[in-house]
Amino acid sequence: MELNAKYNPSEVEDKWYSYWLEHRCFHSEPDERGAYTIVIPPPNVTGILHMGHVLNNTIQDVLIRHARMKGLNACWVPGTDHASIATEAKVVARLASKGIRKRDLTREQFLQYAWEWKEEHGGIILEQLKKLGSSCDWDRTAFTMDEKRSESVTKVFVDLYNKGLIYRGLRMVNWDPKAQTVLSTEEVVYRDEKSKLYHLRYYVADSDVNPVKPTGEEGEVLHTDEQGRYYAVVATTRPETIMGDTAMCINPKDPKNRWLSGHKVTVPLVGRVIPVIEDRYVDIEFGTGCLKVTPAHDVNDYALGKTHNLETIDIFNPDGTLSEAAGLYVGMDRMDVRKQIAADLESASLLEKVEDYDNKVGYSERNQDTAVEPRLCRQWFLKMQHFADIALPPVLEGKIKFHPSKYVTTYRNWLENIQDWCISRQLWWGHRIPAWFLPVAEGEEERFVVALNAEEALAKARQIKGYENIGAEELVRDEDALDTWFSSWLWPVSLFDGINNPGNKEISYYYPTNDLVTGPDIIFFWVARMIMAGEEYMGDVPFRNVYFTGIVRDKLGRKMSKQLGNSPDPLGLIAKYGADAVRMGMLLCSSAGNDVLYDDSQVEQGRNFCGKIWNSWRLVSGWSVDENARPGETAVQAVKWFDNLLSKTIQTVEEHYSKFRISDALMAVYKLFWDDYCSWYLEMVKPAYGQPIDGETYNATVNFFEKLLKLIHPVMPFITEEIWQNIRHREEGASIMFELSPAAGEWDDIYLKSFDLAREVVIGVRGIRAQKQISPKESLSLFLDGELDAQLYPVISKLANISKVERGTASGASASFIVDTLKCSVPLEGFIDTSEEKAKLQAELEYQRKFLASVRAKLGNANFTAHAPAAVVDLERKKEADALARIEAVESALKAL
RNA sequence: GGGAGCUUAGCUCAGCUGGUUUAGAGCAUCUGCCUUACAAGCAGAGGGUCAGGGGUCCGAAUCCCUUAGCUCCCACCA
Repeated sequence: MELNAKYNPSEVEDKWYSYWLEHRCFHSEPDERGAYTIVIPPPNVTGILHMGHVLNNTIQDVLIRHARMKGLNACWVPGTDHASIATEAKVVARLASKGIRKRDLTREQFLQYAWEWKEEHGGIILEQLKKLGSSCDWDRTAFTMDEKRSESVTKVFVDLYNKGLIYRGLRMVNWDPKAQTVLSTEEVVYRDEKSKLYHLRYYVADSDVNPVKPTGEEGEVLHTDEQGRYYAVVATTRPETIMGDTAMCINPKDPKNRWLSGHKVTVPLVGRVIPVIEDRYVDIEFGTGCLKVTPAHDVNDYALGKTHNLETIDIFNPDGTLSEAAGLYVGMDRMDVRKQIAADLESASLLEKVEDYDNKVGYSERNQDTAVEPRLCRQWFLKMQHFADIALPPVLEGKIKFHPSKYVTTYRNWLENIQDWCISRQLWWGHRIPAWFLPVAEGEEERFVVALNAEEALAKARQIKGYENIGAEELVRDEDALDTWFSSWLWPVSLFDGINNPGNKEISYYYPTNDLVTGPDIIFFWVARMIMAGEEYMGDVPFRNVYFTGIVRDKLGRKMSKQLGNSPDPLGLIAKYGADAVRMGMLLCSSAGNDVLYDDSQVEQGRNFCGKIWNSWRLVSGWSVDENARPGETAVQAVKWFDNLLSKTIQTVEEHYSKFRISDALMAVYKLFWDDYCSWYLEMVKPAYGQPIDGETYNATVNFFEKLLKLIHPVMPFITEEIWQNIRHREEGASIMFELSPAAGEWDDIYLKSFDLAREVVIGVRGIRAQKQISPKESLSLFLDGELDAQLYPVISKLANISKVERGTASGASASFIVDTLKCSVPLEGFIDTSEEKAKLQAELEYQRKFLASVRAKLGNANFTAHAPAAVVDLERKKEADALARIEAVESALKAL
């Protein structure tokens, strides 16, 4: 069959992916084989493929395909995540562009829009994964909000509530004013920011009834204005919150501010008189040592407020504008108020100074342009101590292995300082919390029931004293949804319906899954919580290994981002270079846990490798075969050698896989194919131009090729399938992916070593040709003095174009070189510049003498010979002997000149 | 403030339990080649005081201490 001169990836890739789908090659059902399972980290349903996905999914596909070729029942389960905050934000934005406001819609109307959005965008990323060659079992495609997954979430919520692990609490939580929902502590990311520290005057308010009495002690700092009125100076980064101030706090041990003790001060502009309280919490060294206390809008201030019984004034609306309670700037955005109030304080002479200040500001992880606002809210929480207790041992004991292992420490630190998880979100897109509130009298504590559905809720409510006759319409279901991660943490269980249907055939077969491939950024959000849910609901770990990928950066080391425009479009790359090339390019520089500095040149390398594979097959497939011919001596050695080397390399590759060193495995195969098979083996067996090859060698060559394709297949599924199908006729539905990966046989290290020696000789002769500008077409003769398996002479002859290999040393003008202890010389009448050759040999002699000296120094050290193991000493002795032999060889070569 | 990690060739990284010559790979570079599979290729070559300093040891890129620089994570200092 005639092959195209150039490999055309897009045509080949589309063809085989359709074929694989058509024959349901990726589908898995429980059977008698061992299971190998990966659950995909579900990408956001509205997301599109970026380079991080490419890396992550390439690794998963390599692991899956590798396992499949080990004869395991490989099952890679795909799916998407509803990503409540991100998706709801997108839906809200789209509605806004149509002039529709969320608050004008009912929940049902909004959800209808959201589902429409999901239907439109939900499949995109999965289709993109197909372009990459991902061998997911698409029949199993799941969605965190599909029926089974939703039912699982509700069941788990009810169960955990019944176990007393879920509670409602009034807490200071992180509020996202843009999404208008609370966030968990993990969802807040802190960023360094250049901000200002405003120094504000808080005048002493009660000096007429309680005159200021300076203590006169050392370090006291008094502030008075032109009229002699006393004031305190408060340093704050958030002047817009002064309307919520209900106290000023000093440290009782602070000599600077002791004089303020027992006084009252006036909040600037606001005019409210607040007490000066004392608490050791205040850092004497920071700012002026005076802290404004705003219990409604700061976590620490809230704690102070509790201790000191302070009033709490919430001055913000949910959208971050100032509320009626603020009294001033009502309706303005908090950020605008900050600027305005600074100006107003300035003109009222209440602003002492403004300093530059670096601080950290919390932002929503999903919405990084709006600062998070601490806010006092009643929310649903999950008690985490229990989960930390069950999730820590499997990782510490190695039942789950992290790659790289450094993340075990990160994991442990988090679990050992675990905080309760705020699981409710003020969103509609998500799993609605299965709690129904009962009517209560004004001012009474809230009452609710938690149930699987409304009927059950009603039944439960009617069991409560005083509610025996309650009507269904009087129960009000909680409006809030659950945190997205409250569904993802069940993923490895819920995908096999293990929550709804415990002990079913699938969950028993596929769980625990084998490997998880994900980024370290979601170790808390997801990895840790899956371990918790797995232990809680299955009594076993959800996976055995976690492979943490790094972040894909550009070659300057910058994170890829839309703003920088440094992120290539993966589909564009696939179209340009082919999916195989992109996969290989991503893997080349990615060891577990290390960031990947992406550069197109890596993908080019992948593309070039495809070209190499393609062209080598063009060569082999183009040979005519003479079944009656006998293999030549070179071919016999070539086959023997490559057979040995293949076994050895397979062993190495498998070791790399077992340690998740995928880029090393790839590199080993890459070199085996390109350097050993193409550059050496094929050159050795290649028949003379126009001549046929003997049948035996041809078959061996094709068998090697086939084995190599199988080794490459996990990384480059398309081109390997294309050629494998091309090698001979395959049955419809057959695929290289179902072939068993070649197993390592025995190999003879001594033979491999002597072959390497022969290779070195060839390289030496080629080096002489390069130096002397002797064409490869011009044949030379070669003298060898030393140990070398004579069977390998023909190999040298063929590859170095040597007409005759003889024992001994060339007489007359010649160029020589030493390989190990083998002295090689090439007679070069007419080519040789004797003085140049002498200088070269002198340099070699010098080098060898220095080396000998260093070895002898070691051997002369009595401490060394006495303490070092015998094997090490023997090795040094051998080095000494070898060096002596080489020196002798160089000397005799010099003499010969 | 606490913790983890990194620093090896121009770039990206291996180097595992300290010992296989005087430290490897890929890419890039340089020199020759349009050799009839492949110039996206072939052949050959150059390139490193293993961040600096100290220590342990017969022996250190590897173990320990220390200095410097970088990265990441955690933590409520206004």
